[in-house]
Amino acid sequence: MLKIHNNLTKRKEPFVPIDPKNVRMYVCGMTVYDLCHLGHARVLVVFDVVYRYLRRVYGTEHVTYVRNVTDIDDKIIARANERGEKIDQLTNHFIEEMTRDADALGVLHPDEEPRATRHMGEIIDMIQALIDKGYAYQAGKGDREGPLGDKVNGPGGDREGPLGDKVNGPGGDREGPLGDVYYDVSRFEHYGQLSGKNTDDLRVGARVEVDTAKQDPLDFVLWKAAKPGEPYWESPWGRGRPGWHIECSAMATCCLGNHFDIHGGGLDLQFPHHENEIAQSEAATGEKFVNVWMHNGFVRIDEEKMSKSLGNFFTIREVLEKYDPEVVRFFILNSHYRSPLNYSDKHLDEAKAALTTLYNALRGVTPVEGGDVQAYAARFEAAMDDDFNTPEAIAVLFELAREINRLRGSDAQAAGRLAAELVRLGGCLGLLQRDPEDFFKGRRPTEIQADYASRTTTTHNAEVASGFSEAKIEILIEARTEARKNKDWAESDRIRDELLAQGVVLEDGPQKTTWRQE
RNA sequence: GGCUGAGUGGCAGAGUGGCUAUGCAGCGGACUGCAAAUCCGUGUACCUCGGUUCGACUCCGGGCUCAGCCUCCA
Repeated sequence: MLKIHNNLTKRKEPFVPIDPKNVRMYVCGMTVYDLCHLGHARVLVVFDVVYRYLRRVYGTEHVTYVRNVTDIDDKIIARANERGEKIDQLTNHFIEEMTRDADALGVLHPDEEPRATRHMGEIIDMIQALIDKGYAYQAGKGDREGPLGDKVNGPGGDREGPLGDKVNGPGGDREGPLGDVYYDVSRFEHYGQLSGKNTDDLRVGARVEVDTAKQDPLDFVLWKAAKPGEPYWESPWGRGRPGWHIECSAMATCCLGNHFDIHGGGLDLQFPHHENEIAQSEAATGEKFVNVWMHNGFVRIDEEKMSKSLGNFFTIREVLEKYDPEVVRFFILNSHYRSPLNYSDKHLDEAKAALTTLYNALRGVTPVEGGDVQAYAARFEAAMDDDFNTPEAIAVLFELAREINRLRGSDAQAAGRLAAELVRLGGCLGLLQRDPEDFFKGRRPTEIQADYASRTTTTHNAEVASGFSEAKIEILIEARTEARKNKDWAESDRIRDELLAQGVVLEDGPQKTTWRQE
């Protein structure tokens, strides 16, 4: 029985899907104005594993995973201006880069990847519903109950056009917060449940914002009026764009229904983003929004949160120049998803050594299907059932590996059966799916390797250039084998050292010598 | 200040009211021309002070330390 830690109740609870034939999960994805960093990698990988495991439990066809893309917001506008690009030129570019990183990390594609700009209709409808039900008000209209219907006929207009074309359009006449629409937090009774805050405490600590028409510092913006030169969509409240929180409410309910099973994201989204999503969605639909809230912990550097604002982040791209993507994936999954994850080269090196051990067990063993290997699977599943305890699941993988190594000399069949199981269980985590030789020889999945090679920095290319080609390595190994036959140990060791200097480690097996890239 | 979460062996990282996590590193042995890989053996870890208990690293309370949220952030 799968149990999940539900952040709404702060407890581990049995997971009971609303509809086992269609388990539904929404995860807050990226705001696409820059390359993804390791924090994004963690969300990507963690929820990929959740997705994989749900598919395993409920069947591949019975899980719907939605991960959105935020493709309009202040930072995107700012970045596009900096780069002199149109908004969708910028966002399309970084969506491509994000997909490339996700693919490299072995992340399955979600069933849907909705983009905010493609869901303006739903967003506007939801804001209207909130206004109609008295949960939202328009700035500048003192009477929050006031009829806003005078402009409701607007949204049909021409909002579907590519926004980039409109940046310099005639939108400039609207200024300031007059067209802003805010959510009235005081109207939502359960505000603060998810983040464990109460509105009184929040008000005490609230910062006073200047230049805002909020009636309460806790209120947040649903619709932001466009300033001159900003991109906009037509709405009943004038030209503008959606606030950040409303897009997720709209896309989630649009793709998965008003009430669905799991909502995930980084811990930093718990407040205010997810709290606001609940307030919006439940007020608008009158139904419970989400049963289970899951948040993954932060990636840290030197015991400090990795974040854009602190500037202490590594992009996925940078890390993949030094480490195999599967090593990065292993590193992420080797600690529990709710724990902090400290990044350092040393830890990545250890992850590499550990993954090497696993692939070593697979090397030279032919997987054989069948056999009694239930004990390992049972323990693996028990670990995963316990709130996706991947470190414990990985421990089972190592025990399997040791057993394979014990048996490989005496009972190849039995070893093969265990190897098949190791590969199968590894697959639940998106690990160990490559030919071991490819892993040892530093071959990345072809497409990605070619792609990275063409994009990586000169230092990286220089390193690669200094290494020996596989053909040259094979030739040297042959020469060494010849020397060993003649018991010319000096020559044999010289060749081994020469290869070692290039990061190639030799292993003399009973039949032949194999090698791996260090 | 308010609210979370965390403190485990050299390092990383699970877990449990009494019984081996696991990995990396180290040490001893086997194997090897020597290595590497692998196997076998090996480490009386659980922040601190009280309490509950036959028994607590594990439950409760105080303290100390760290991280996070309360502002954009995965």
